[in-house]
Amino acid sequence: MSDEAPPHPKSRGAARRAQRRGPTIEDVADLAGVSRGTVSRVLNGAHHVSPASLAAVHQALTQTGYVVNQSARSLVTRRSGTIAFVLSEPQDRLFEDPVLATLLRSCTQLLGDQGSSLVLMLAGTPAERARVLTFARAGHTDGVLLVSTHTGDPLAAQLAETGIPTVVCGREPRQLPFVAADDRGGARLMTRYLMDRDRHRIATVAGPADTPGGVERLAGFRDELGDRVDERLIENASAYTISAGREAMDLLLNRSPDLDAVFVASDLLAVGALQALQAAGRTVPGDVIIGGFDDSAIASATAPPLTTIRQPLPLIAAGLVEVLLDRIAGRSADSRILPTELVIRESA
Amino acid sequence: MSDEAPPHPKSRGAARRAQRRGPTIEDVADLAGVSRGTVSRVLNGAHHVSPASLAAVHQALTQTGYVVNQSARSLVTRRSGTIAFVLSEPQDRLFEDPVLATLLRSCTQLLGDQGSSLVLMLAGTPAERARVLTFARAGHTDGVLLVSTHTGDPLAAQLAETGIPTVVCGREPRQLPFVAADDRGGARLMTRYLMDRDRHRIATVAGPADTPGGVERLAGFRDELGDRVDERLIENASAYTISAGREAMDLLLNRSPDLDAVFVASDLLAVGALQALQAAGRTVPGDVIIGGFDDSAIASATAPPLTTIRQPLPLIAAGLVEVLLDRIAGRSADSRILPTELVIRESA
DNA sequence: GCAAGCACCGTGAGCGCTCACAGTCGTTAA
DNA sequence: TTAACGACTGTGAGCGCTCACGGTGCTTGC
Repeated sequence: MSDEAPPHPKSRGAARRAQRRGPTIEDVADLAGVSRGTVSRVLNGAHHVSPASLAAVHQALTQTGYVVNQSARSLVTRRSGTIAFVLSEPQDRLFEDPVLATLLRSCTQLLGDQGSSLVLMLAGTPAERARVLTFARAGHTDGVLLVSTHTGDPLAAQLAETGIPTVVCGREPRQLPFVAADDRGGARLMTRYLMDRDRHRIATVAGPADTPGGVERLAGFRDELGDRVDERLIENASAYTISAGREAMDLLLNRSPDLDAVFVASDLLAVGALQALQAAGRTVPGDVIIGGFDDSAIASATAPPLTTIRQPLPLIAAGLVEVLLDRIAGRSADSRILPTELVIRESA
Repeated sequence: MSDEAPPHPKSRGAARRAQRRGPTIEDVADLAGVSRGTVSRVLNGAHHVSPASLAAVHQALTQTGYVVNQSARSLVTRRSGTIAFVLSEPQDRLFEDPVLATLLRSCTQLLGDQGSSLVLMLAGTPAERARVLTFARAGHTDGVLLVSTHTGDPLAAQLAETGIPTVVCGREPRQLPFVAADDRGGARLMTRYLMDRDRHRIATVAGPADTPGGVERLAGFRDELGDRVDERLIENASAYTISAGREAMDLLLNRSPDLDAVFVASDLLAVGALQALQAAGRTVPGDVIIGGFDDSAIASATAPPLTTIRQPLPLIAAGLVEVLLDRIAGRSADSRILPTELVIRESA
C-alpha cells in the first residue's frame, strides 16, 4: 500500500483514501523537539510539562494541523467518546413528536459541547434491539441514553444487565436511573386550573395506558378531581398522534355530550381533540375549554392557541446528559423528576 | 489497573470499567484451534478458509460471544464505519420539521441495516461547523450526509475541499453530489391542478428566498402560470413554520382579497395559511382552495385535510445513502432528482 | 558535602486488529 | 519422478496512541 505519491496515475479504487495519513503525534513531537510522551501529556491536559515545551508543542500542534486519532486512543483507553441515543419505539410515529425532536437536538448539542458525539440508534424491532446490545457490549459507546415511551421496555432490562452506564428518559420502574418531567404534578396543575374556571364536567383524553405519560397524567387528573371523577369522562388514546386525539374526543363527545372541559395528555393529541370539538360544533373556549400537555411548538400554532403544561425540555436534556456522564465517570447520580409549569393561552 | 477480581471491594472510581475486557480474536483462535489470521479471514468474509476451520471458528465465535473491537479495526483499516448526519441550520426550528425527522429516521435505519452507524451533528454555529470539519478530517467518519436548507452553505464548500465523501440533501449548486425531490416539477403539478379547478386568482406562499425549496417551487409556479402571474399574489414566507405561513397569508389577503386559490410551499406553512384563511372568514375549499407541499403527517391532520405534493422521502433517504456509500467505495455516483406526486385530499 | 525530593522528560510495551508474506501440503502436468 | 501450482494457514509487523516506569538535572535540607 505505497500509493502515497500522486505520480501513480492508477487510483487503486477501493483502498484509495488511505493516502493522506494526517500527522501523527510523533510528527508533532519531532517538530516541537520533544517526545511522544510530552505531546501526549499536553494533549491530555496533564501537568508536569515545562512552559517552554508546552509552547513548542502548541506551536507544532497548530502548525501541523494535528488532530488525534480517536481509534488509536480508544484502543488503549477503552473509551469511545460517543454515547448512543436509543429510540426504543415500534411506531415510526414517535419521530414526529416535537418533544422528541427537541430532546434529540438538545442532547446532541450538550454532548457536542462536551466533546463527545451522539450516535443515533433505532430499537423498534428485535433485530435492531439486538444491534443496540451488541454495539453497547462491544464498547463502541461509553453510555446509552434510552428513550422509550412504553413502560417495561425489554431493552431497559437488558441494558441494565450489560452494566454499561445508561440513563432513561421518562419514568423507569427498574433499577436504571431516569430523568422525567413531573407528569403527575403537571396533570394536577392543569386539572386544578380547569376546575377553577368553574367547569364541572371535566373530561380527559389520557395517553396510551402502557406509557408512563399515560398513567401518570391520568393519575394526576384523578388526584385532583378526587371522588368527582366520572369514569365515562375518561378515554385513553391509542397513540400520541393527532388522529388518535380526534378519535378519543369523538368517543367522549358521544358518551357525554355535556362535557365542558377536557384535559388532553399531549399537545399533539390536543390538536386532534380540538378538531373533533370544532367539527362537532363546539366553540373553544366558549362551550368547552381544553388544556394540553408538553408545550410543544404546535401548541401556540393552533386556533385558539393551547393552554398547556410546559415540560422543561432543556432541563430534561441537561439532566439526562449530566446523569449519564456522572455514571460514566463512575460517580453515582440519582434519578430526577423535573417540575412543570402551566402556560395559559386561549383554549382554556 | 488490576481491579479485575470482584473481591476487591474498593471500586477505583474513574477507571473502573476497564475490567471486563471481552474476548479478543486471539481467544477465539485458540478455542477454535486456528490462528488469528484464519479468524480474521472468516470475520471479513474472505475465502480460502477450509470448511472445517470455518465451522470451528463459527462455533468458537458464538461460544465466546466475541464481538470485534472497532477501534482496533479502524486503526488499521482507516475506516470508521460511521457516517455523519450533519444538520446545517441556524434555526432550531428545522428540527420540528416532520420532513427532516422522517429523513433522519430513514437514514438511520438504512445505514444500520448496512452495518454502519449514524452520528448526528449540528452545524448551526461557526463553532459547530468547525467541529464538523475537524471531525471529518480526523477520519472519525467515512462520509458525511449534509442537510441544509440554505443555498450556498459555507460548510458544503469546506467539506468539498476536505475531499471526504459527501452527499447533500437538496439541490446544491456546487460540485457536491446531491439528492433532491423535483421541487419545480411538483410545484407545476400543483399549480396546474389549481388552475384546472377553474380558479383564476391563484396566489402562492413561497418558501424563504434563500432556500432551494423557496426558489424552485416558486419557479414551478411561474412556469405553469406563464404570463398570468400577478406579482401581488406572491409572498415569500420568512421561514418554514406555521406562524410564518399565517403571516404570509395575512399579507396576501390584505393585498388581494379576491384570491381564490393558493399554493403553499410546505405543509407546515400551509397549516398557518389555512388558519389565516379561516380566521379571515374564508371557507376552504369553498371560497379558497389551498394546496401544500411535502405530504408530511400534518397534511392529513388538518381540517380540511390538505391536498399536497408528496415528496418521496423514502426514496430520497435511500438515494442519499446509496450515493454516499458509492462515493465512499470509490465508485462515482451522480446526483438524483426524484419525482413527486400529487395527493388529493379536501382542501383543493 | 551528600542524600532526598521534585519537576520534567523519553522510552518500551502493548491495546486488538488486518494485511502481506511466507510457509505447508496435497494434487496435477510434464 | 519431479516441478509447478493451488488451496489453505500461521506469523511478523505495524496502525497511533497512552500509560507506567525509569531516567535526567536541579533544588533543598541536613
